[in-house]
Amino acid sequence: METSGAPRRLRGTASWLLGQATTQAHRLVSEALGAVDARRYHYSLLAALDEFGPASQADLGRRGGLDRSDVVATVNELADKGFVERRPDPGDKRRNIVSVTPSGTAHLRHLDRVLGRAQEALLAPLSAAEREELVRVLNVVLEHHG
Amino acid sequence: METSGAPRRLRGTASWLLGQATTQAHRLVSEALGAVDARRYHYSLLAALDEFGPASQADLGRRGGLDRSDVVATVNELADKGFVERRPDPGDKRRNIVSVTPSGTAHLRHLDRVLGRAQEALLAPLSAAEREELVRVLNVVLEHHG
DNA sequence: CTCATGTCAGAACGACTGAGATGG
DNA sequence: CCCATCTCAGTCTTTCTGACATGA
Repeated sequence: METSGAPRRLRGTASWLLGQATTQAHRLVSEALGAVDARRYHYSLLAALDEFGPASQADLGRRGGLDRSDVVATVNELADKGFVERRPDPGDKRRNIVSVTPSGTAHLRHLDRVLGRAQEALLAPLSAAEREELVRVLNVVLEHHG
Repeated sequence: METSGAPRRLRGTASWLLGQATTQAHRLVSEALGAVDARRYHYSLLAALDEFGPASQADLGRRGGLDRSDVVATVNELADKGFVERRPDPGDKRRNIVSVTPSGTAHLRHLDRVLGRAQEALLAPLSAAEREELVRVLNVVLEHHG
């Protein structure tokens, strides 16, 4: 990936830097999650379920930033593993209500640790203050475009 | 893309934030570049040529972080538009030497402005100090993984 | 009639792989 | 012989579109 010798124009361009950093991040995270047979979308959905409780698939997609057609596939995978349950909403027959199982909650906590190590690897050269600032600034940007 | 209501776990995870920010960045940049019939790879290669002078395709790829097979396609496109020239290296017959044309240099300057506006839109809510810090910190991360 | 939802098939895209031909 | 380069073809992954059926 040899970024050290990149042109000054690129090394000064936020969008390019974000893209490169994301490539590294995705590599690290996907490898870490792959080692426990999980993927990034799994974590997004489990995190949303854990924080907000049972929800329709459309709501899950909106909360986790997934397309609703990708929610279908991801819920399929999580349900196959017994981490979530999908059942019809009695009050709205279009909807499925997805809820996390105890096994799913345990899995989420495991993924927390796995992902935590990946973040550590990604941000290794940064101080705690720099990491917090990075997270804060990115949230500001996302809220502005949200 | 509704990021504002995302789970805390995601909003505190650098890799997720980087991915979301990159999605926004790529959307803004690709739209801006698309309006002048350019792509991100075009800018990477032109920037490398402008800064380091004529180079082999393999070198260009290393400098811009492109795969060698993507360099082939990108140089094809730039050559079709008259922004770069490709000719055999007299000293090493395996290589092509790619050089930027005057028209290519002018195009690069144009892309500088187009891309500058996209960065401005992307980072709109950040102060100048925050933008510089973001760029600095991302460079630190990339150099660590480079 | 309209909109939302869940589902599926497939497109679009970016990143990458493998192999072959040429040559250092 | 081994390695680097250029090129092409094609894979793999992620993300997104479009369409359809159902129902609010």
